[in-house]
Amino acid sequence: MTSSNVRVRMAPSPTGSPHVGLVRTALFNWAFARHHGGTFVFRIEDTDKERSTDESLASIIDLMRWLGLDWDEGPEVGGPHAPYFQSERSDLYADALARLKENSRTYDCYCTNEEAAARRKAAGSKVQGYDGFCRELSEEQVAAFVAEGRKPVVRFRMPDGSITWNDLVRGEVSFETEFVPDFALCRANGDSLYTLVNPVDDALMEITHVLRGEDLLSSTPRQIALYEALIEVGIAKVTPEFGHLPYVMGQGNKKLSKRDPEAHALAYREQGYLPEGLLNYLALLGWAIAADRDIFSLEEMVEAFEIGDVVANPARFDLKKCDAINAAHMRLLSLDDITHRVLPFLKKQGVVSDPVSDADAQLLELAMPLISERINKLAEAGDLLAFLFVDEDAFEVDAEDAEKQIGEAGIPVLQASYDALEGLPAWSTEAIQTALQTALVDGLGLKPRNAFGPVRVAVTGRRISPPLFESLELLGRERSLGRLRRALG
RNA sequence: GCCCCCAUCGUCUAGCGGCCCAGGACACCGCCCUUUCACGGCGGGUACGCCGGUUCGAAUCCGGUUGGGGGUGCCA
Repeated sequence: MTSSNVRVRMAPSPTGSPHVGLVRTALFNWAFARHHGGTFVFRIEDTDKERSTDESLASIIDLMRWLGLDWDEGPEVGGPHAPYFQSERSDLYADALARLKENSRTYDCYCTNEEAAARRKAAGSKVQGYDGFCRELSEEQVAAFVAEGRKPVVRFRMPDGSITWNDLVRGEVSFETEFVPDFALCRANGDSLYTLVNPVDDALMEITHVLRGEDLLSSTPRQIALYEALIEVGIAKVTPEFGHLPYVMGQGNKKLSKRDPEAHALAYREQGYLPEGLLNYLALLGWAIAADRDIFSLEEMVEAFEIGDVVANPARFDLKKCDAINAAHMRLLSLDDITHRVLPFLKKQGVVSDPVSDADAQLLELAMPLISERINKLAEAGDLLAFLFVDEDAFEVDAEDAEKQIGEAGIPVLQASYDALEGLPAWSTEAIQTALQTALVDGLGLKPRNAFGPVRVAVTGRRISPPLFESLELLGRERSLGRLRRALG
């Protein structure tokens, strides 16, 4: 599977519910790796012990499995660069830090943010952030700080000049290092920070291409500078290439945040989106497979995916289009497949027995053709099918629909229907249709719409249902007539 | 404030100098199909932010401007 030395990674922090932005980033990394026959590494960035949770970790793994984005190295599968949890790699970070220190690429800093900010202000500097005050401290100064009880953070010494790289999605990007202050690699308490750990892991894991969100764009010059130092001290071999993916925006003009309901990736599974539908939609946020084509499979995406084709401008998340793409994938499914996928939802909703009985399974197989093109998400099947599976004594007619569709005027219609169906020799869709047509349309002179509405509500309980005659056939004569009788009072 | 990124229909995008008085999809609006709801079919409106420049020719290249977004932590 891994026929090239392309190595990419996704490196989520297990803090909270996984975000669709994470899925999009994972997808592009995965597609890039698969397209190039490379390796997709999955690493967990759980350095923030306060916020990382096992629950979040489990949900991310679960999500990736559901999506079908498989990884070559990482949790559950291991790999040559294990462990893949940052919380288990502190020795590696300590070693990296020690080597950088030895090469004077870092220095101890005793300042508080307030002190640095005050100095910046006093100097009239337009630049924000740390001012490099502790870069060249004398022994006396250090002793004085220590005597005050201060504990230092370790900062990286940014080089002078400018840092430029050729971003895989944006082209040449350049920063003057005077605007990128010396940054902390390690807390005063000794904990390594993301700024150190992320590049060190990428280096150790020999990541060749870093594809990540645009929010990390401005931290790239720091990482490139760090990388150069890591190469010096023998930890990194090369600086990876970077590609910054555009934001996924929510309502208004802000990036999709955890507060937006559509941001939560797990919710899509619960609502019955297909993984291929969600992924297809997410792929469209910043990438197009062709000028006149929106629907494609993961395999087709892998085949066509080029990182250079990804656009740089942010994309607004449009749930309606996401639904439409999902619906298109639903229609691509075979009847067997969609039935198979709908079943867990029906069980969960209590529509069918769990484990499913033979009778329910048989009925479901007959009913699915009636609704397979009427649902856009798997979870919607239950609403349409419940009337077929419900026990007669639990069957309920929607009060509002009954009032609208039956009322006073509907009684004769139901009576006529009952009479027409009661003695029907054969209980088939065709016979039912003919009988009702004759009795209601021809007999009572009703428009089809008015004729069948009351029957639909009486028998299925709702104004919206699968096709009526087929529904009646599946329900059976006894239950159908029983429901008509009930509606007649 | 400073730094950086971005800029084509309402939305996602195609377009990488002439094929574009700009194509597709979603959404929207009509119509057809129709026993409800869908599916499907047909049709419609709507976009290159602005100003300069380069060029025989610009949505496409360059500069500026405006607008939007992000960053600016001992978070990731």
